[in-house]
Amino acid sequence: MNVRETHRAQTTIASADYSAEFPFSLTQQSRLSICRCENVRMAPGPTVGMARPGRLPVESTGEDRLVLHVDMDCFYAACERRREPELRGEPVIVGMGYEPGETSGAVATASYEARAHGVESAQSIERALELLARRETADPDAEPTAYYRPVDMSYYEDVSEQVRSVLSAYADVVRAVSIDEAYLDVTERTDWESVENFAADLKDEIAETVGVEASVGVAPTMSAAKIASDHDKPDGLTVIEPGNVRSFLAPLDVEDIHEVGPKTAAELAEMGIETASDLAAADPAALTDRFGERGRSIYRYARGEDDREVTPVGKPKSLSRETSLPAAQGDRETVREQVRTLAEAVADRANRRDALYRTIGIKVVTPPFDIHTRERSLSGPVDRPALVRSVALDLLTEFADCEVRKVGVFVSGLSFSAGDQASLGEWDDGGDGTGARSDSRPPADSPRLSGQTTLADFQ
DNA sequence: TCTGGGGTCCTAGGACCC
DNA sequence: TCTGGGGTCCTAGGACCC
Repeated sequence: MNVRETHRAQTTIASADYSAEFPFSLTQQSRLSICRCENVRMAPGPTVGMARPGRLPVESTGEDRLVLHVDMDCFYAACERRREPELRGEPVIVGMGYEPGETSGAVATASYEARAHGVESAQSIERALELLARRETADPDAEPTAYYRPVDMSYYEDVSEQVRSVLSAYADVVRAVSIDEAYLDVTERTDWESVENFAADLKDEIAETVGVEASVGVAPTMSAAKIASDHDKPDGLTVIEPGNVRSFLAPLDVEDIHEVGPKTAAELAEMGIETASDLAAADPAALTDRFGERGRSIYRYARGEDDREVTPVGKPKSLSRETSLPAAQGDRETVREQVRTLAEAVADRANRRDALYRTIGIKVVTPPFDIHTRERSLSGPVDRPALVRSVALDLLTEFADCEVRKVGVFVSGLSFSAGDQASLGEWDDGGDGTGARSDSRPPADSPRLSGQTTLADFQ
C-alpha cells in the first residue's frame, strides 16, 4: 500500500536539482516501456533449463543475482474490484470507521482515482469523507464521491495466496514480506537479456489468473529491486541492470533508501545529506558514529551494495494485538477490560499458530504519543491464556493513573516445537490480575503472580 | 501528518555468573 | 577486600517497514 505520494513529489524535485550536476534524470534512466502485445508468451516456469552454466553458487554475492520485487497495486482496492467489477475505474476507498455512528478509523488503501482527490493511506476516514463523499449517500452530480468498502482481510488473504502460487511457479525462492509484496530470486530461471520478458509474463499471469495488477522491479539486489517496483506504479515494470544501480539511485531522496525513515532523514539533512548520491559519497565512519550499524547499512544501500539474500520468511518472533481508545474511554476499568480482551485474542492467535511464548508484555501509549512497553519473562515457554491475562493486567497497574490512548498486549520468545511447554504443575490463575483463584483447585500449591515473581519460582 | 494495527531489529544499562 | 574481563539474559526504548 502506498504512503509514499509525498516522497514521490520530493523525489521529483530532488532529481530536478540534481540534473544540474549529473547528466541524467529519472526519465532518461533504464526505465522500460514494455509493449505487451509484442511479448512472446512463454509457458510459466519453464526456465530451469535456462540457468547459466558454470556459475559459482555461494561466492558470487550480489552482482550477478537477479532479484524481482513484486508489489501489488492498491491491493485491497484491487481485491474489491475483483469481486465487484462495477468499481473498476471509480474511486474506491478501503478502510474502517465510515459507517454512521463510528467515530474513528483510517484509510487502508485508496485507488488512484481516489488519490487524485487527495485521499491517501493512513489518513483519517473523516478527512477522506471530506474529500470524497460516500457514493451511496451523496449526489454524484453535486460533489465528488467514492465507493467505501470495509477491510476484509480474510478475502485479501485468499487472493494473496493465489498470487503467491503464481510467484512460486516463477522462482525457487519467494520471500513474502507482506500481504501484497514479495521478493523473488530468479537467478536460476532467467538472465539479464531475458528478464524483461520473464517479468512481463509474470505480470500477465497474475492479471489473467488472479485478476489483480502488480508492479515489478528487477535489479541485482533486494533494495534496488524494491525501488524499481515503486518507480513506475501502477502496472509498472522497471529493470535496473548491474552497473546502473548507483546511478539510478543517485538522484533519489534519502528517504527512498531502505532503513531511512523520517528521523534518520532529518538527521542526515543536518549533516548536509539529502540525496542517495550525497549518502553514497558520505564518510562511512561519520555515519556509523551517528547511526550505529544502520549507518553502515544505509551507506551501502545508497551505493547499490546489498548482499542480503532472498530467503523465505521464517516463523514469527512475536505476536500482538492492540487497539486505540477514544478519549472518553481512557478510564481505568475500561482499559483493564480492553487488556483482558486483547490478552485473550493474543493467546488465541498464538494457540492457533501452535506457538508457545516465554515473554508476556504490554504496550501503553500516553499523550502526546509516548510509547511505553513493559514485559516479563517466564522460565520456560507456555501456552497459558490465563497467564497472559494476569501478567498483562499486573504490568498495567503501573499505568493506573495515566491517560491511555492506545493499549496492546504481546507475547514473544516464541517457540514452535510441541512438547516444549514448561511444566507448571497445577498452576493456574483466576484471571483478574490479583492471582486470586476463581476455580476449585487447591490453593496450597498455587503461587500468585505478582511483583517480580516469575514462573521460575514455581518449578 | 497529529496518529491504525501489525511486525522486525538494534542499542544500552543492569544483573548475574565465571 | 579490591580488582579485571567476558559472556548472557532481561528490560525498555527507538527506529523502521508494510
